[in-house]
Amino acid sequence: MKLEHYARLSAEEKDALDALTQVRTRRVRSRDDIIREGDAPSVINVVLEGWACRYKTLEDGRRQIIAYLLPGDVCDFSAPVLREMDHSVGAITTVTLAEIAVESVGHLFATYPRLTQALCWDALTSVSIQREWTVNVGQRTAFERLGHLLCELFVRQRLLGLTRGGVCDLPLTQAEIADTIGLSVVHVNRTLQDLRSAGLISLGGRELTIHRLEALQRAVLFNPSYLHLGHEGRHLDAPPPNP
Amino acid sequence: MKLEHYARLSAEEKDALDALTQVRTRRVRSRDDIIREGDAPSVINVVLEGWACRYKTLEDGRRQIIAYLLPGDVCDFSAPVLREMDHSVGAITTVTLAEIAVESVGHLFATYPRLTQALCWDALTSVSIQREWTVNVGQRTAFERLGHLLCELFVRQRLLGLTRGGVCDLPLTQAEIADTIGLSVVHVNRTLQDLRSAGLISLGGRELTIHRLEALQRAVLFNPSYLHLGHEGRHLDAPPPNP
DNA sequence: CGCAAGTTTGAATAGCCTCAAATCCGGTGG
DNA sequence: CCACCGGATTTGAGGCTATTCAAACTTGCG
Repeated sequence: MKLEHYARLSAEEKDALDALTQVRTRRVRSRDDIIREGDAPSVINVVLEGWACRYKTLEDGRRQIIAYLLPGDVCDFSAPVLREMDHSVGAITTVTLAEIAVESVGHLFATYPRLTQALCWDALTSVSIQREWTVNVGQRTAFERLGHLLCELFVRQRLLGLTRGGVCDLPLTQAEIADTIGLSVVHVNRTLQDLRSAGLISLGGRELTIHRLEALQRAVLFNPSYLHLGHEGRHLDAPPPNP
Repeated sequence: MKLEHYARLSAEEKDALDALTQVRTRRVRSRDDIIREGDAPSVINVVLEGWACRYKTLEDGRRQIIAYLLPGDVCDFSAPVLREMDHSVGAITTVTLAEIAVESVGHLFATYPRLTQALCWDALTSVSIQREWTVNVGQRTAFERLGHLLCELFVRQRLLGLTRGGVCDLPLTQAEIADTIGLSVVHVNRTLQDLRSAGLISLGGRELTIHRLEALQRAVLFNPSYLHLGHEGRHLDAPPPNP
């Protein structure tokens, strides 16, 4: 479903993908690790449901969350090529994964070149997001960083059809947000209050509401071009209908 | 030459690569742009000589350098797949580029699968570096950030055989370093003095000397595993001889 | 020799952090 | 149904890190 955003796929291609993800699934409980640094996973894990994150830990315990994985995202792209993981992937909520054998992927891509292109697009987008995160932590103020993160998570979910109007899930603790944007928990809390009192968002009970997306985007210098939306698929300003 | 680190290549494969890079070269002067945000380059640019950087600029002028490109690095991986560049690439020193037609790459990879693997390895490593940069700016102190950057640039150059003992080029101004690690120029200057007076480095006149690499690595929590060195190629602790 | 770019220094200030404690909330067991 | 518990959020106060602004100094280059 997610790959559809990048290239129109035929029914046959979609069936092939479906077959792949249904072979073997795995459930990981909230806060448990999906893959740990140093592992050399023999299968490719794809998130089907729930939220996960990539993170790295320094020797003294400092932790940086370097990516959020939503349904459709691949946990271990590098598995077939690099020897071992240089970071961990943890479950934020309870996560359902598809475990895909490396060989079956190779075969799939040899058969359906359009799938390869869609997956390339996806991989390149995730690199692009990583770059934007570097900008976020390196240049933006606390207010902008936090707002930017919320914008991104909202827009990414909207792309997946997971938003309800201006509302989306946000199953993160303030401590996790802090480890994402390189701030202390205390300061995240205070900055959240700033965003709230500016009338831009509401946040509470695992739910985020963005009251004025355009205003928020402007206030935090959020330019969604790095998400590479709307190539052949749906556009940012035409969110898919809800089920 | 750089791809040799990732997979042993046959003479035939090397010849094919050489032929590719000699077709058409281009020279860009120091401080000029190689590719600008919004461009849709029709060729793939590979750095043959000199230093370049990827960077993003915010509307109000703040700039973040998000990667350094050394000889062998590809400027625009995404060109064949994504529509347009979401960031710019600028020349730090005068840079010599090879301009490679997209089609000839496709043909090359169809013919030599080992090359594909080497290039995948390379691409995945650059993503891994990007992740580490996020950690660097997000979690480390000024002292650690700066030391970490210097370690990385030294080790990457050593891998290319561009170091002389503990010495390597460093053609960056303090302003560029500042935009890389998210600090002000003033503070970069002061932190450099800290590194110097700790006896760890000397820096001046475009040249960096690392006096005690292991000590520096420990002091700034530099763990080179994210560079994915020494798979089949040379190892970190056995730098190649100089010409 | 003189200019411009880059580096270095000083001083005052702002932003964010740490520590510590209080409050809120969701889930559990009595 | 209520009391309790632990995790998460919120508040306050003081301190450190890094910033800004401004000026002096150094260096490379024409």
